[in-house]
Amino acid sequence: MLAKSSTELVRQKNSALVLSALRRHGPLAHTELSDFTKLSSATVSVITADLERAQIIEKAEQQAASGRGRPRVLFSQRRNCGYLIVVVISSDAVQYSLVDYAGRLIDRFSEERSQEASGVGPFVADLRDALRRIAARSQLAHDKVLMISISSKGLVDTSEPVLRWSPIFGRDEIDFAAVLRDEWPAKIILGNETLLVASALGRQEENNKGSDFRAMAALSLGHSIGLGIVRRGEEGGHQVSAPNFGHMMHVPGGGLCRCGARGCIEAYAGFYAMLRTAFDVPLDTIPAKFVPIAELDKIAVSARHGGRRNMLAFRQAGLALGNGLSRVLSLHERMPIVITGPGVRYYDLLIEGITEGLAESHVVRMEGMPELRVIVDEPTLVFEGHLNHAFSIIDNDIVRRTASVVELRGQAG
Amino acid sequence: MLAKSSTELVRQKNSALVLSALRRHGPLAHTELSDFTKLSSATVSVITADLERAQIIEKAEQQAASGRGRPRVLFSQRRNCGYLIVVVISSDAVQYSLVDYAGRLIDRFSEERSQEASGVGPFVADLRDALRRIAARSQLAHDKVLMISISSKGLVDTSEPVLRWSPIFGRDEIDFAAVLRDEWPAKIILGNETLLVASALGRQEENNKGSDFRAMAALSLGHSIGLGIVRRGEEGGHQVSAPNFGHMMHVPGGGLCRCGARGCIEAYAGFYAMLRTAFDVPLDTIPAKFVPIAELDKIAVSARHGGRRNMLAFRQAGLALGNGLSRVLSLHERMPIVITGPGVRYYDLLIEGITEGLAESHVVRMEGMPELRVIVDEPTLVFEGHLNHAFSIIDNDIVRRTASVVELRGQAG
DNA sequence: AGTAAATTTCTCGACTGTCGAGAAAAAAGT
DNA sequence: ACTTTTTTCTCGACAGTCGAGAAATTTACT
Repeated sequence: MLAKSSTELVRQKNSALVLSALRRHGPLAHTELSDFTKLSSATVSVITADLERAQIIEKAEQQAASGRGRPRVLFSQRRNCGYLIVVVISSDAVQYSLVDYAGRLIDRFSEERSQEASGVGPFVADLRDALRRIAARSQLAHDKVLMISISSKGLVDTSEPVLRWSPIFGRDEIDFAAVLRDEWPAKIILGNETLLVASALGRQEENNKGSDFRAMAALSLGHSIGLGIVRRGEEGGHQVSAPNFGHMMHVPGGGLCRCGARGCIEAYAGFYAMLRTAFDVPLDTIPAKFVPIAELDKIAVSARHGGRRNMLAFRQAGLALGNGLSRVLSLHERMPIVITGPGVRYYDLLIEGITEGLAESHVVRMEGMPELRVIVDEPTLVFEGHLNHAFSIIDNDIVRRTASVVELRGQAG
Repeated sequence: MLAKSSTELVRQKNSALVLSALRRHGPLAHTELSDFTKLSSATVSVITADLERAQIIEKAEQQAASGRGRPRVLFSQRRNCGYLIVVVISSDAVQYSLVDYAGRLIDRFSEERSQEASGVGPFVADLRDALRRIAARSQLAHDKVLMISISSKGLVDTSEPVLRWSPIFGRDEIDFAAVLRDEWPAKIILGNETLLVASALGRQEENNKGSDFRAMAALSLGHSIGLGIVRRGEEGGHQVSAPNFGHMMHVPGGGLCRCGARGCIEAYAGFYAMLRTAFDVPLDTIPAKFVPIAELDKIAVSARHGGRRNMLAFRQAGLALGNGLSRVLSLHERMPIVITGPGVRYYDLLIEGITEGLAESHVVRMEGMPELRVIVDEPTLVFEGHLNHAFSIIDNDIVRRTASVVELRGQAG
């Protein structure tokens, strides 16, 4: 209860509502907009006229009339209203995508990262170079890029686009805003990768279940462990967060983790950790920087054929995940859990431990086992999450500026 | 982004803003209202006139003018606009308080609960009886009671006033709405006790730090362990939640807890648990229902004089709390932690374990030790939290109804 | 071809809300 | 009695939403 309300704010919110309907359902006619937003037809008229004048949306070309009556004219985002660059940083590569304001992919390329850590300096140089390149390839002026949305695994600051800790660069922080400010007027945002997965899942679930949707967690298994949580917010929106799950304490004083602490969940359930258990290496051995997935596949094959030690590796990983999840559920509420990431290929070996680790806890005894789902294709979710997250911010920013834009245009004309 | 906005909503929000300013700062004049809410003087005039007409606020009696100029007239809540009954359920007693709409305590009494658990049936009968009594003593018609705000330790449903699990009644649920509906038209709300502590602390902190305030946790130590978290919400308001911290898993398959599960934090840090460790009773012994605090005091004295086994009891409790807190911080952000409840009398013995349990984790290594504060007087915080929480809901409800009330009055007059 | 029916979009007037500026009110000083 | 000072109230302008009905535009039917 801190901010006062005003009629201008009402317009802002309702304009945002119109834009978000367009995002969710694609091109819509006046009538449909009115239906989806529950705004009166008259209001929709005014808002669409404003947005059209501000060059944010446009009427689509007339299309074959489908029935009796005046034909509908569809509104959609003006594609060249602005652009979004999506940067997905993973352990072995960085993927760059250029997307127009309507959400269409225009260009994409990936750059491999050299395995031997080259440090922050060269990485940033590569990043700047690649960004310049993706704009140049589509002959785009830098000021037409509204936002650069970056994701990485690791620990991300909640308010600034600063990477606090990552499996790749460790404690060497990267302040992306500082690094890109000189060349890009765009807004820079940085999100934890699994946060974006959760965001994408939240939208999917909302589409399916409607207002029944309450909350959901995404667990990403791989070299490191990520968790994203999405919940319905006070005002109908989605609140999404990425707790530092991988480095939540599993066992006090337990196995040494890549982060330098001991007993993190990742130190039991990350790929390197499972390998460590499988080979019976002492738990305080400094973990390998990178583990070829083929190595783990071998262990999995053996485990599936009854190899004791190898089964144990997956079981212990599952237990760490299950216990951790039970703690998450204790601190929030019971919610469906979606498991994704490269590690899902071992789901058959992990599930027993996960279930057992969950079962012991008070929450699960009280409220029952949470629903567990598996989704294999993580990269698609990450990209969807980027679009989701980025455009909802972009649209809100745009709407906040529209009033003044219209004013200026009015004076000019 | 689901709900549309409208001019009526604007008025609602701004009316709520006025009422909340009155709550925070006590009686205020027109000018002060305008200052605090940032609303224009004209708008304040309209809103206060509406609220006055609806019998929600009133002008205070003229008071001695303090200086030159037209004297201020203070607005304040109409005391008899409605009443709130606060019910604080603790392990040994139930306290009933009657509060008027201005937040003034009118009547209060406590009823001891018999130690041998008498079950839900008799408890509910006593509750109904006491509620009838507190209204009768002030000759209050039941329909003048706007809300009955109940608190208990234990697990509370997030949407309905249903006690899911409590240290007192175990899994025997109580649906307070169902139980009181026939006699009381009032809204019934139920909150976890430590949630209300957090709510009170949040308000205090907001008053001190203003917009610097981000989040805060309240940890209540006693027979059971409670945790409340308060965070600044999207729209400036406070979001408060009570995770099931006491029964979060501390050690898989660990000591038997009152709740029936194993290894809960409470099974190490609750009073009965510390006693169990001190007397070296096996960890799977069914815990005592109730532990006289004098017993623990003896152990504390011995521990302070170097009694090994007794020191261990407090140390283990501290470790459980510290580890648990580190997990909470992993899942949220770093925030100050206020420790309260009867258990703070052993703070000197617990702090070492707490610190150690916190220190091991990734979060604390990364972001540093969270600020720890001790507040001894928990009951005051609980009551403050009740008022806070209840009146913010009441005010919002009232404001939602005011429009129609004014309309009806307009027709009648 | 002409007209009716159907459907969508646009427009007008009524209503509600906020705001700035200045009028009105009410006390203290001169 | 008049001025100064401070607070409260009031008026007209402006922004926003809404319902109802007019206008537009196509298909169907005679």
